[in-house]
Amino acid sequence: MTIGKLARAAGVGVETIRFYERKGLIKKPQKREGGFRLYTNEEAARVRFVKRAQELGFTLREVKDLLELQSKRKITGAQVQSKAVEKIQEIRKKIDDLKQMETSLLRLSKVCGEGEQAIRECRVFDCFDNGCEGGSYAAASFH
Amino acid sequence: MTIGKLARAAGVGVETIRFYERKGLIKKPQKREGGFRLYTNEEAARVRFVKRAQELGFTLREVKDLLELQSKRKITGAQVQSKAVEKIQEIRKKIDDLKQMETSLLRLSKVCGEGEQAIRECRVFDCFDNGCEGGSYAAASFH
DNA sequence: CTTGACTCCGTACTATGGTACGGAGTGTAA
DNA sequence: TTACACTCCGTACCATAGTACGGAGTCAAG
Repeated sequence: MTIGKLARAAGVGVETIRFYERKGLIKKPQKREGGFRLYTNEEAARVRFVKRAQELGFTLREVKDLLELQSKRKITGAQVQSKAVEKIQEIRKKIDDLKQMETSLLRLSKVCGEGEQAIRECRVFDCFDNGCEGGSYAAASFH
Repeated sequence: MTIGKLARAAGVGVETIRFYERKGLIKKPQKREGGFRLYTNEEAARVRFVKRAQELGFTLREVKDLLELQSKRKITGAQVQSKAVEKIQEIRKKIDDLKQMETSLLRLSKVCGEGEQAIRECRVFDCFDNGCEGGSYAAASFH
């Protein structure tokens, strides 16, 4: 298939395919006489993988590493696994942080719902800093 | 305090402070005769908040919105609350997305840990595509 | 009153992940 | 054969989030 069809098959733009080629995320394809790039379904899967991995929080550089692990037949499962475990750790930390933030925002939301005077006693950023603890409002008040 | 001290207090570079000012994340400070910016601890907390929120996956644009909740005096508690609830929704979606990622990565990690055979029968990118389900390896094998 | 650290400002540059442009050549269908 | 879509290539451009630079002025200690 030509570059346009690959792009549609993978749900990206034509320019993105050429960009990935420049970045080494997909290898240079064979070309027919006219100079047009020719791809197989293999490449479509590869491009879809890149998009998916990106959604999962990998940078293109990391995706490249991941794909290179695979193309070197030397690869061990342990190598891929350790990369994956690394990312899982990062993701869990992000989840924990977001849960903390959610808690803070819930507290803010609750306080703000309590009436007009409550908001005058709460700075948004204190709600992240110290969790909007009871006594801190008065001290932190800026009005 | 001057810009350098603020920067150190917040754990960022001096240029970052000026950048935040240009972006409207911190307001233009008063300056003394020489033209030097002067800040209070208030601003230090604000900058630390920006960094914290960023770590939690908010863009500078979003952080700005969050801070604006607070700086509008005429705002009612209900208005702040609805913004907060909006952010909570976003945070929950982020958490869900991250959990999805975690699941996919765990699956990848598990398969890759199953030994040298497994990896030879698994293309990294299939592990994201279809979750490395049993029968698909053979079909997807590329060696 | 000089030295050295600090700050001013605008502009330019970095990296990431693309997107757009423009003039040329190619492929295909009526 | 002509029309139109598609592709080629290099280069320029976009947003995000800063970082670096350089010549000037300012501040505080000795």
